[in-house]
Amino acid sequence: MKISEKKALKRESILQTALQLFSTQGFHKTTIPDIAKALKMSVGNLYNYFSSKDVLAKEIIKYTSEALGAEIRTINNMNISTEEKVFKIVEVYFTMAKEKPEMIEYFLRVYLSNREVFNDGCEGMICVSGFITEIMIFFDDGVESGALRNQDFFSAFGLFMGYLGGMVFLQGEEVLPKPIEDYIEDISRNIYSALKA
Amino acid sequence: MKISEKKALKRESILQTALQLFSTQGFHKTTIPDIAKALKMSVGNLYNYFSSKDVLAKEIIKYTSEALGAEIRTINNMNISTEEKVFKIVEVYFTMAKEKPEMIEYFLRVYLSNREVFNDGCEGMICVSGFITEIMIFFDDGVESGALRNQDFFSAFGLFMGYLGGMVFLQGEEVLPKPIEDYIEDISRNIYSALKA
Amino acid sequence: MKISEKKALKRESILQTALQLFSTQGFHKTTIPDIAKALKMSVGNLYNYFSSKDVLAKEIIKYTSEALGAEIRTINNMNISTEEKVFKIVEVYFTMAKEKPEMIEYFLRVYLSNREVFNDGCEGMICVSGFITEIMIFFDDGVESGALRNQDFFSAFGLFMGYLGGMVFLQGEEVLPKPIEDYIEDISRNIYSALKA
Amino acid sequence: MKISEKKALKRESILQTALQLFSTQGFHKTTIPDIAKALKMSVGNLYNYFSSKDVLAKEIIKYTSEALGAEIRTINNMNISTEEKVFKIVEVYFTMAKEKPEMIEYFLRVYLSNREVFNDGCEGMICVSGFITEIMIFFDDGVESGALRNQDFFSAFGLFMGYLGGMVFLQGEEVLPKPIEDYIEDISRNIYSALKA
DNA sequence: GATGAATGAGCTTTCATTCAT
DNA sequence: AATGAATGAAAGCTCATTCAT
Repeated sequence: MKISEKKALKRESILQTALQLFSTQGFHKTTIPDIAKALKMSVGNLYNYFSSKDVLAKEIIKYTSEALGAEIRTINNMNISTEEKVFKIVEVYFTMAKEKPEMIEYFLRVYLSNREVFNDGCEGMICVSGFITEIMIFFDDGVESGALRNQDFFSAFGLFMGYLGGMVFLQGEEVLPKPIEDYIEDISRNIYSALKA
Repeated sequence: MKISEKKALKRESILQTALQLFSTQGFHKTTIPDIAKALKMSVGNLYNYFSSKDVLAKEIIKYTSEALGAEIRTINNMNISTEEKVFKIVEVYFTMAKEKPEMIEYFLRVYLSNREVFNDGCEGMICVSGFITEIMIFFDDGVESGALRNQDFFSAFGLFMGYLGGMVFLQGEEVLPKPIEDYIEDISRNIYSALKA
Repeated sequence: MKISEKKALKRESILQTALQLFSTQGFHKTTIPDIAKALKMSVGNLYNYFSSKDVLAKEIIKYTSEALGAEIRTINNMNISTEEKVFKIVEVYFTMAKEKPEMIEYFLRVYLSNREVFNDGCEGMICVSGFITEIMIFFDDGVESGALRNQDFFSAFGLFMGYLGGMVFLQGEEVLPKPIEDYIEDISRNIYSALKA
Repeated sequence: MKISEKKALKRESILQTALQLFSTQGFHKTTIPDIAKALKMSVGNLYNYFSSKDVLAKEIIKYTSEALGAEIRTINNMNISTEEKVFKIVEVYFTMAKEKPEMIEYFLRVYLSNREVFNDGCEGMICVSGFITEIMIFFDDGVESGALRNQDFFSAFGLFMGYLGGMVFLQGEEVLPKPIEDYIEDISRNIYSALKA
């Protein structure tokens, strides 16, 4: 393995560990020494990979947004109806919330609420464009195929992002009476009803 | 004016100033000296009113939840159709987001994402029950009247809270192409379509 | 009752309450508001009686020293042997340690260890002269009667003060296997053996 | 020199400097910045060695107790009479009080009177067991050899600890008419008289 | 005399970041 | 590349004391 490959691997392991810690403990409650200790590396060396805590946070949101976007892209490329796509998107989102909650928690608990961190370098949601782009493709395809009513994209995007994020938040607060995957049916139906032509 | 009244007034002015600062700068970036300075009072005296920064944050969420709940309550008591109520709720929410954005921003940027602060004392969303209760009443009334489809309450609540919150977030990120009040029509329609029987 | 009498009574109640609190919680851990609250009076008014926390601490040590001295004086005036006097002094000391521990604890936990507080105004143990004087009388009488060996007074005083104080400290640490009053016999015997001619 | 050795040395220099300052100024009047400044190190770095001011205080009492215990141990191991051992213990104690007064002052002014600090982690005098153990060995040996009267150990321990501590306190108050070492003869005689069979 | 809100300096502790090794 | 000791500014919070009422 080449040195640059080793470095890339380590870089990714830092991203994942930091993602984990930021999601569970919050951005400000997670210290750089915390992350270094979890990785069994030194703080000094961690700074060889990311030049500051803020930079690390921004790289994580890009990484996470790409990963989520990739999941939606797979669905967009399927040869199924728009209604089925809605179902699949909700399904993939809630499955992820269940099995790898750190990504979605990062959106909710880190990205959403530390504007001062992401302001410089992530203006206009550029750091989450990986995710937005795929929702946009889904929506445009749906409109073009006649399945979805044409409306301002952000009306639709806010519905997806807000509704799904909200449900994951409620899950995190442990107020949902049922496991989150039991809501897939209801919620994809609600979303489709809201958007259909 | 009695002393206890003056104290109550001062207490409320602290709540409002802290709400303002927490919303705009974030909870961790706002310091107690910041709040004291904005109020032109001493740090020590602030602690005569709220025994810790965390306690202050919890009192603010209760205060805010009550205020939002009161707005919805007014709508719930109106003699109008469920569809009109949805419209009014969205309208009141977005109007507030425009004119007093700090309350809704507080939900998004402080309450949503500092679980470690609200965990102790606000378990199970008890501190926002003022708001939840009214949404619950709206939903139950709608179902009873036959206008809304009966489903798990949290499927409906997540839609309201997430969708509206999400839109306010997008507004805060300055990505919305139109002023937020121009979305009232679309979004209330989407919500009603999602929930109607 | 005259006003000045009422003031004197209140003054004494402050002394006693502060003595209690300083003894149990320590000087620095006891705040002026703590004392005021225990007395159900205002902090401002407390300052009408004692001009500072340090002054209060010094008045307490004088008060306590007088009270302890008075107990020894009674014994000094008894028509009994020096050996019996030793026994009675130990007895009175340990009884007090059991029933009103705050006075002796004050010596140990406040006076002994806050030199910076007592330095100014209590130099040369002047604030505990009420107690020292009586021990000195006991010792001089004992020497004069031929019962005690003549030696430097402080060799004898250190024995009384240190030994008895040490035992009360051990009681406070809960390391004594027996109740403190069960040590009266042994310890008065030890002291008398040490001092007798 | 290895890094771990350097760290151990620095750790010890912190212990000694803090011991010095706590003894002379008192625990509560000595601040962490005071200690750091005396050591010409930063406050933050001090916390790399001791996790809190209280922990530091507890480590000092253990350290001091070991040092004092070691002195007594040497005497216990000597092939001399019990009476001579008493003399030597008093001598060593007063010499230390003269030349390194901070250790004994720490017992008197810090350990004795800040129960709230030592309560958690030093229960039952466990942090001073280094010293107590040696006094216990001295006493048991003395009883076994027939030189000392058998009595409750704490009656004897209180005599040593209280009497010697008391004399050092009087020295600190500058009330002793003679230098403390001039009391060695008298006081060792008093102690031996008190304890002998 | 009595109240208690108000002050603000000062405390302990934290943590992003640097840099000699 | 890797280490982790070191820095120091800044945080949350406390409390003796004052003073307008």
